[in-house]
Amino acid sequence: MDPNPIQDMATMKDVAEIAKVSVSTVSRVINNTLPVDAATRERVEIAIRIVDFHPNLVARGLRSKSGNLIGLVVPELQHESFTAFIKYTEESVEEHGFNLIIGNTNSDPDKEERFIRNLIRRHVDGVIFSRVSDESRIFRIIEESGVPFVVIDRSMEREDIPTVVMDNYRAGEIAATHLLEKGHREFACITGPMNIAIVRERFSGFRDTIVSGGGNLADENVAEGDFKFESGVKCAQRFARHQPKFTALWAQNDLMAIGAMNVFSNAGIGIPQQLSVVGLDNTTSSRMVVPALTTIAQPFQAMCKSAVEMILHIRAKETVTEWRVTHAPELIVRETTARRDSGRIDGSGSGTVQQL
Amino acid sequence: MDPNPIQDMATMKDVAEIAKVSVSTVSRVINNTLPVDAATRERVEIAIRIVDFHPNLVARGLRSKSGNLIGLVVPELQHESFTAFIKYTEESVEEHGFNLIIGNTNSDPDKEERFIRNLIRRHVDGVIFSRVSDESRIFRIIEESGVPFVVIDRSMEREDIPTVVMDNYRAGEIAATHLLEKGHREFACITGPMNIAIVRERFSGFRDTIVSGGGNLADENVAEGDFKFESGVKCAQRFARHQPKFTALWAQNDLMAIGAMNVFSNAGIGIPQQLSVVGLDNTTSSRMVVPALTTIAQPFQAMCKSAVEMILHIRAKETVTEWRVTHAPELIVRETTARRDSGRIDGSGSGTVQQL
DNA sequence: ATGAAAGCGCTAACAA
DNA sequence: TTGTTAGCGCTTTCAT
Repeated sequence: MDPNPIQDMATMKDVAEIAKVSVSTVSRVINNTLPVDAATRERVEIAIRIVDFHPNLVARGLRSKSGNLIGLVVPELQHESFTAFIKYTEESVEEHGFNLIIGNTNSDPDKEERFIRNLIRRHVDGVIFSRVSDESRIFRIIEESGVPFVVIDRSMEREDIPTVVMDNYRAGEIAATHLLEKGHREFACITGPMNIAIVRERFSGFRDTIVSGGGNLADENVAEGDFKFESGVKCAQRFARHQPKFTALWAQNDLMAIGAMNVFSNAGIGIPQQLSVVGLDNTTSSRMVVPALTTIAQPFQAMCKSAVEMILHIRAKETVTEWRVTHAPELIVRETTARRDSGRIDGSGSGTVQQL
Repeated sequence: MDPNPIQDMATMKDVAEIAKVSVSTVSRVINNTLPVDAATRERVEIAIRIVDFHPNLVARGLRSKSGNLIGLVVPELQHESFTAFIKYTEESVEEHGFNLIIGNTNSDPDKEERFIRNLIRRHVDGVIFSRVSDESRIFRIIEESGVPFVVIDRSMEREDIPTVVMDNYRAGEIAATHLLEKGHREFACITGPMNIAIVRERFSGFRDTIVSGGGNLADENVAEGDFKFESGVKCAQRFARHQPKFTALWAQNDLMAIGAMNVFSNAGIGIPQQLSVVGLDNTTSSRMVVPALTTIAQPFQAMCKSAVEMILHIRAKETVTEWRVTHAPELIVRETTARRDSGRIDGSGSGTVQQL
């Protein structure tokens, strides 16, 4: 019947006419912003149902300067951790009645800036950064705009920037403690890029715990990777060339751990009989490799929840008591760690590294 | 100096005052909507730079009924394919100057509806579904709203719904052909849930090609999984109980393929010496398992690009010539497939299944 | 080629 | 308790 069945959803005006009230009254019942007579409210609510009214978020955003939107900036989407950020941030944002707008910057500074500017022009209520390449530029822009923001999964030098991170030092501690308890004394570590603060923190926790636990982490048993699978392979190959004496290895993420496992397995070194391996991240792959990887799960859900809540606090101008929220990681024991007595790598055994 | 360094970005009014023109002229130079005198345009552009003006997207959205936004609905965020959708959709959307707002519905019909309604209330320019649980409800809502939408990665019964999918039949064909060429004749298949159309298409392509290629796909060598790792394990265990005779297995995704690989490896069946395995998806894990999984890559990037372009076409009321766009998958040969002559599983060999 | 003015749908200050 | 009014910042007729 209708020649153009499309578009035009009901507006407050429609509701007001039906309910015989003014639009402001409608606004009041919707937002519970001022008391409304019970009978009037009733009429309005009926009218709302009649026309199937849903407030126009754009109009509201224009007026109230809040788009009920939160932005999430991720530098890439390869690593599962960033997917986890999306998942849990969206979850948390949704619970608060907001929507999530995401931008994958591919670590391109121009795309970073473009995206941030867009967010600001959209009246976002806050933005969560999981990493940006050009920090000073981005922070300047967003600070000028007055839009609340928090950094997730990075340690900032500036202490006045709200941050939520995993307790990275603790992660190192957990890995070391678990291995120490299994009787290991000679350790190795494949780290992430050492120019990243959280990588150094992870490493400190690992080394400090080993040392105070009577273990040993020789310099030549520490290799710096880049969090990618291939770098785990490379680092392990480097270790293997030197007839390694360690019986326990921690890689600072699962991808590198699995890369290393592959190298050692191919070289005939039994995992976990001769070498125990611990990862970090609890990725999908970590469950599926053989043997299944013992790893440390990052508290992504808690971190994202905190990040969203911080945004909302700052937005409400409530006093922020903590500018740096920390959540504890959790050990997931699977099959790649065993007691040291069950075997070891040393120059005399048959399990030493062959031509790699 | 400024007591409140916060907020208030420049508006068109500011620009207009500086350039000594009216706001309409400013609007015209920004949008190239009507001819503007060169000198005037120059003054306006300078003014824009002076105050660092960026148009307010909310205001524009209210007026022009287009928020320069595209919505993406995903049912979950565990499987890498959905991450791929986010990644490539965001990429494509960005290229067109739009932003992406994402909703993870966890297959909850209420959340689906809530999210869709929000999108509509935000004047999104289009929405892309990768799957919804309550299709008829969601489609009714969105069709009423007149917002353009396309379905990605699903075959719809209704032929008037714009859809972009991988050529799933072709994927089955590719798997079978590759295996046939390696000399295999006895096949097995672990499928996804058979109530999904694309799963049946994949299966048809696989079976048809095998049959016409002189191979054999016995009923007892077909098992229905649910795309999860564990179901790959279970299906493989079921096969293993019957002293399987096949030498080639296709699992309809990598997770199930890897689950199956683990079972057969543990049972002492050499991959690929005795059993060739092909997956589908080209996940991160597929590169990292040992041996590295031969698989089929879905054309996610092309699919997302098409989806966004279809949205834009529909929005521009340009005639949609194709309501169903299809992209071809691609074989990625790695280490889990070998010539059949190199070994086989049969009742007489030593590689048969032991107590599983 | 340019300006004045109306209005998108909503919120909020001000009256009544 | 309710209505009137004035915008939010932009696009877009309609004049000029």
